Amino acid sequence: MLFLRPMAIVQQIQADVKAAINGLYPDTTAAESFQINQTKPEFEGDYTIVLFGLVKLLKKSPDQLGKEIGDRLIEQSEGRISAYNIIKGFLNLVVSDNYWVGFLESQYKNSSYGNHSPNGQKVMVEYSSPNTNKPLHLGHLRNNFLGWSIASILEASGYEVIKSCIVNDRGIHICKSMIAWQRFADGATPATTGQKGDHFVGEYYVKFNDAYKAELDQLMASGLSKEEAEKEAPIMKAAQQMLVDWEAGDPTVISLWKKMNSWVYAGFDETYKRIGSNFEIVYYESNTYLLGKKTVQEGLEKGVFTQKEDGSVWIDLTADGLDEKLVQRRDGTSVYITQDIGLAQQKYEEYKIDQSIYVVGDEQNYHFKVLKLIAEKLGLPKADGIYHLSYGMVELPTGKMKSREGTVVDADDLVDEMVAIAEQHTRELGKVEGFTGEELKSLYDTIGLGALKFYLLRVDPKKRMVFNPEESIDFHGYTGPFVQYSYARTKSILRKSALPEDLSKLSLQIAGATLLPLEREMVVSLEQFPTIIEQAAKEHSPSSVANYIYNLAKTFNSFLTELSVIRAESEEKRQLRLAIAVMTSNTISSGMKLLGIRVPEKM
RNA sequence: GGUCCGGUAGCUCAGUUGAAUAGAGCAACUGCCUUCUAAGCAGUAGGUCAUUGGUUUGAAUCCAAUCCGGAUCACCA
Repeated sequence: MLFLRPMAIVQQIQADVKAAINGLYPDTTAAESFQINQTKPEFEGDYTIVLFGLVKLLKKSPDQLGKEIGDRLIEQSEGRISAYNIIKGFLNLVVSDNYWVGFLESQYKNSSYGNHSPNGQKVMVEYSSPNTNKPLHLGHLRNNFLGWSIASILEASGYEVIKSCIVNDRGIHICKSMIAWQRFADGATPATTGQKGDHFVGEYYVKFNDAYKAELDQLMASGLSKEEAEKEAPIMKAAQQMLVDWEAGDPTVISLWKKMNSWVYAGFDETYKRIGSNFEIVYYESNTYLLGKKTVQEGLEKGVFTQKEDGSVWIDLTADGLDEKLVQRRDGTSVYITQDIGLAQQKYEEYKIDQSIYVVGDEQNYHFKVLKLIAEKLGLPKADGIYHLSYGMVELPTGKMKSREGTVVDADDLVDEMVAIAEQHTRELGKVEGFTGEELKSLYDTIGLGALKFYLLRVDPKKRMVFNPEESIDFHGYTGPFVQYSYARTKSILRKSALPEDLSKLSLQIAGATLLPLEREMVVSLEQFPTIIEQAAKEHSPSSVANYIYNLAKTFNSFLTELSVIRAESEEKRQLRLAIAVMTSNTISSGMKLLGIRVPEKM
């Protein structure tokens, strides 16, 4: 079935008003200087033209100008505008019932409503980026949810999306876990201890730090300074030696490294599966850490980089307000930024992507600014398509999470806790009847994870946020479960009205209907969904989707309280409201999907 | 110190391409379940939009300065 999506009504009105002004005042640029807003609820109308800019330019009174434009719109908008009123320089336009009903009729069966047609652009979203020395924590959850959501939003707005992940699987931190395991594990494995692999390996990372601290204390007690002790501590030396051996390809070290990483990956897989993250391509730093060296040579030849006497290679970014940045060490090895440039090139070569989005915390703002600048200066293809989706740290009421102080909120634990709270609430409300045990388990997962995802996504990414495990996660008000509940209510109505499950089999008669205020509010809101998706994609902002879906759900709840659907006052109203319920159901489900949140049939 | 980000109700946050009386949720208080799920709805109360100055017919929004908080400026990643 083909659903031609009409132009968004805001844009349509904008074009109509422009045409009206150009018709009235052909020799001016006035048609460019007005604003259009959604009309405030206390006034009559759907959209409002702010006249002040025009008033100034055309030297007319707002009332006179408003009347001229309003009359012309009614005449020439092909029936879209049915009435208007002017209050203090605001021209409030009433969009006709006919338009709204026509819109509803054309879209209520459209299961992919809101999705834009392919735009031919390819974008890669890199997110998650775990280290293999410890399990995922709350901060990773914000990252994963953001990455998944922005990928879905871009997909819905017409991009071809490739999700990727770079795993930091090498380096001194992994060696620390390895050394600790060699010394303290006595052959234990996740299988023998019954632990999840990432947690198991993380424990040895902690054990390393404990042992290191003990050595430091001892060395300092014997008279060494803190700096000397840090240099001399045998366990740290062992870890550093192990890193050297790893780079040299020492078979025992490599084999231990592979073994421990495989435990971690098994653990990660479980977590990813649970929280709903996945990737089309996974990059490993052990494969990419040597990338970029060739680029350094090319950059030197192009004169983008300069080499100092000691052999180190730099780029001078002071003209761009930044500093000088090292891109290759004296000893010829590459640094972090160099690998990233190399990987950026590789991504482009492999996938011919137009945009490359990095979901990474805001502590790396500077790094990505530099990365993009270097890519631009090197003239790499699509360098301007590099975008750092930066997000703020998640803090606890007690302050920052610190692994050393054991105040890190573990991702698996948190998800378990959320699901347990969902179960507890559901039981307290007595809403467990009519479900099988399996269904209940899945319902608790849906609600618990929904609450968590919604909570982390509803906030503007770039803001730091406080996570209060006791109070912050609520199941009422502006939350995931509220939206899920609203969805369940739409489904309940659709079940009881005995409509066919298959949307294409629906044939509701709604043409010519008139709209009550809440019916109108619903349709107005539904009509905005495609625009919201477009805007969320442009601004890389899942929070605007969360905000929109919440408001839609909220309006629907008011609608249900005020108006009966199944027992409507007339058959005409019943059909109209069913169409609204069908489309709302659809839109909530699609919107939540963009946030990576499932919706329940019943709750 | 340089650069960047943030500061809106008791708390958590929307609103920041300038526009009508600054909006939600939580917490507090009032009502509403013989009526499609009360995880809901309706309402009350709660604000010097960090401060000061400027631009403008109009500023939470733009500009400048100041204060507070954070990040960053490694031959770490």
